[in-house]
Amino acid sequence: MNLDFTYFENGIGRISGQLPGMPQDRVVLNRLFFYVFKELDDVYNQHLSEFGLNSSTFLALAMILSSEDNRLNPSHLSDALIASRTNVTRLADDLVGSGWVSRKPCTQDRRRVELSLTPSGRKLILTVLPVIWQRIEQQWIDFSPAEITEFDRLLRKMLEGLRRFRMAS
Amino acid sequence: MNLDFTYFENGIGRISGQLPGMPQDRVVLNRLFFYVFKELDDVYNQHLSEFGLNSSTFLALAMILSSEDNRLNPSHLSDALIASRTNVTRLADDLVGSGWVSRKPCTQDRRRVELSLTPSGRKLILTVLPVIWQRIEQQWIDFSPAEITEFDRLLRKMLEGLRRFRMAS
DNA sequence: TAAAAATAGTTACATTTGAAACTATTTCTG
DNA sequence: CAGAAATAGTTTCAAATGTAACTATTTTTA
Repeated sequence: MNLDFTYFENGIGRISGQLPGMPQDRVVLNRLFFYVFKELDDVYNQHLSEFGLNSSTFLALAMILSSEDNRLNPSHLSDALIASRTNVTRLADDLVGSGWVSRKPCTQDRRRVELSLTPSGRKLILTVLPVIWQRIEQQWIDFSPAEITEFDRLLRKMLEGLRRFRMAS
Repeated sequence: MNLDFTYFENGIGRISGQLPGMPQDRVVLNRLFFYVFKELDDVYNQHLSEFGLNSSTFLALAMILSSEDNRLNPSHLSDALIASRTNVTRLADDLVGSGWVSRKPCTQDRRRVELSLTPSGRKLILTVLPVIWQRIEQQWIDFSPAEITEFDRLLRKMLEGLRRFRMAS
């Protein structure tokens, strides 16, 4: 996959020359965001495939690990992963099939299901997490703590703007 | 789709309490990026659906508009959209089917195809662009010019880090 | 408390996208 | 210049994900 942002920038520059009123810096920003996301997603999946995982399965295992008492409902997982419940059902099928997660009915609320890490799933995620963390440190190595903080602030501000905007429309 | 980032942050906080060595701020940053992207993508598609478009078809029309002489090859479009050539073939099928784009063989290089806007496609994209631009201005209205510039710089720096990283691994 | 509404999970179906294989054409190279 | 390699586009197949409909439960409400 070719990720040369100049294709887009050149095009947008030509349009801006023809049509008035383009907020060019913000148009570029939105599109740049898309490019960076693609790259981030690719790099993550590349790393995780070494362990037979992908973004979804990795994060699911990590979220179950982080749960109280090693138990998590599919619905909660759906919220944490920003994935549909449909997809989490399938994800759980896969994780159970791989022997990393067990699925048991919940006794308190019989509509619910409880997902738990098996010993093998726990071992896997405890092996993978430090490796991924090390790579994330590498990824951000050129950023100062102040830049990290500022980036975080800007992303949250962008998120708020988008949410307020979505409500408005 | 529930986009409450606290589900993730709480989980990551609990893991950080249990396991040493997590670069928590950068882990949160990567995930936050994912959340913001989802929201951005949703909002865009919501806006574009009013015109019978989506991110891909909109950007394809805009890129053809921006081209020299109203002609663009599918391969170029593939680069600009960060989409596979497979997907651009399909995209072109749709755009031609909707009457917005014409597809003609290229006389210079007979392997190639030339995509051009039809009058109706040109009219559509010229109608949609100002509306989208206005909404992008709304989206970023709380950001100062300095914040826009800094955000752009940080995104490009992040992209470089990811690319260098991908090469290394 | 009985009916209505909400919630959890699953299933069936559809949409979006990419990888690999294939054809046609052009460019490179020995 | 003839064969090999590269390039452009398409087709086939597969992977990932979402919507809507459905069942089973629990919670709300009149």
